[in-house]
Amino acid sequence: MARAREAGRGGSASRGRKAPRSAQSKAERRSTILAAARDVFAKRGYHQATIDDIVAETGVARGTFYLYFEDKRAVFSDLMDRFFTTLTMAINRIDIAPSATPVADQARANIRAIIGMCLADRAMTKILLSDAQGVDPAFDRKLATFYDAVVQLLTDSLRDGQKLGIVADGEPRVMAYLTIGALKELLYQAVTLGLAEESADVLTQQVFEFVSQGYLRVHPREARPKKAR
Amino acid sequence: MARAREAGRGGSASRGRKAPRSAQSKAERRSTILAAARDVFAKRGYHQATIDDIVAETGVARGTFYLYFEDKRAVFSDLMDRFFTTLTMAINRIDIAPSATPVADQARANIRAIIGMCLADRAMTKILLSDAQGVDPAFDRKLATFYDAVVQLLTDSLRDGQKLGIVADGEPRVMAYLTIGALKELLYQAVTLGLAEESADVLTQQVFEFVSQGYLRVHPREARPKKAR
DNA sequence: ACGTCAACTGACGCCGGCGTCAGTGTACGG
DNA sequence: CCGTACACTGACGCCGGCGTCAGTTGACGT
Repeated sequence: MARAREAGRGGSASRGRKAPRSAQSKAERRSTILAAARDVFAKRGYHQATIDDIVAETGVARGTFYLYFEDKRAVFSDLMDRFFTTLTMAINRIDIAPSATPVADQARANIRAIIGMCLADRAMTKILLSDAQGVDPAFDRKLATFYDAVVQLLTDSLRDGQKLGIVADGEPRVMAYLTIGALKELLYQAVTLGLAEESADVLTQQVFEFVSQGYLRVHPREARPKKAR
Repeated sequence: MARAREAGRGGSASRGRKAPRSAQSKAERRSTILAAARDVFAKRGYHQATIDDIVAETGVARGTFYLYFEDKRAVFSDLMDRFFTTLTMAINRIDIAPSATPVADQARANIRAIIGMCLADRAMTKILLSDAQGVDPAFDRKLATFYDAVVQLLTDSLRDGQKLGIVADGEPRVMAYLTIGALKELLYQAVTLGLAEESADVLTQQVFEFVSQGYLRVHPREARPKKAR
């Protein structure tokens, strides 16, 4: 229904017209709404946010919103999809060919890229990390799919690393959860506390050191290679 | 209003009465509702859950719910408060006196205790880790206070550890975030995937190894004591 | 000058979920 | 056996927020 409507308009493109009353094109207006929605979600949280909040922030009437989106769910989904894509593209699968850049540098680069993206779009990061869960069952599934993909990628990399002897023994999936959880929390705090974008390198270093060596030095001269016990 | 009502009833205690129609005392019924609410929240998530879901699960009428709780917010808050208390009590401040149990063992015991509590009450763990954020502004503050306390405790411990030379250099607060984030994610996955309670020891060990040594072994024979760069 | 049409508007009606309260059932005291 | 008090009930009315649609605007073609 709303779908048919949208399709109908979409087909006409710009048949002869020039400036559509306001200074914004169709696509631009859509972006404006998206940006406003993003800010509202970041400020109030998904569930507290209303369509009225979004249109007020955008500066358009209620009805206009529905010319561009099905409902609140749809804007949210659109925003998240874009962010998922951005993040996914920021990650480079690690190349274990002997000729490639050292694995450590590749890993660090990935950490750095993720942190960079998240600090560059604080609002989206906050939304992803604090509102994405529990929007509705359908979206929960989509979110889970995204996380699963990330976890799987990291798990595979860790397994590769174990074969090469550059990753410690242990369940790779568990390590993946630990790593991603650590990163998520750090990013959430960084974004919430409004850390400057310049601190990306510092954070990257801290994360890298954490996954490399941990921090507890309880048995300073313990045998290194195998499990502690 | 509802407050005055509750106070009025609360004052009378059990003046002469014996068995109140059903097999449950006032306090028991309250617990029954709490348990039902917990299950509903765990299954549907806070925002999807309705009062009707809760009373249906409990097996009482809608009105009865309001004899025991102000509203959905209130049950949720009650549940979380109890869980906060449980978790807080599970943690023992680390004793750095030379005569005390080795720090490593104390740390491991704390990790173990937290994991144990969370695996023992999967529903509450899931709720804490996936629904507690974004309930409403007031509750968000309460949650933040709890997390801040945990973070602060760990941060202080890490700072102590640095003085003793058993914790690596670096920003202790960042380490605290990384650690708590890692643990949160692991617990969430463990609880969601329905891991058996027996795996608590295995998980504890993995977490402990992670914070002790990380897992990346990229420079197998690098100088150990100081920062990598 | 006028008709047309896409873009936009916002008042309106609807509905899910909430909180209430007049009524019911029953155990106990007299 | 009746009166009272209390736990409990669930139909009801209300409301915030949603999605719609009849109407307005103004650029453009003719």
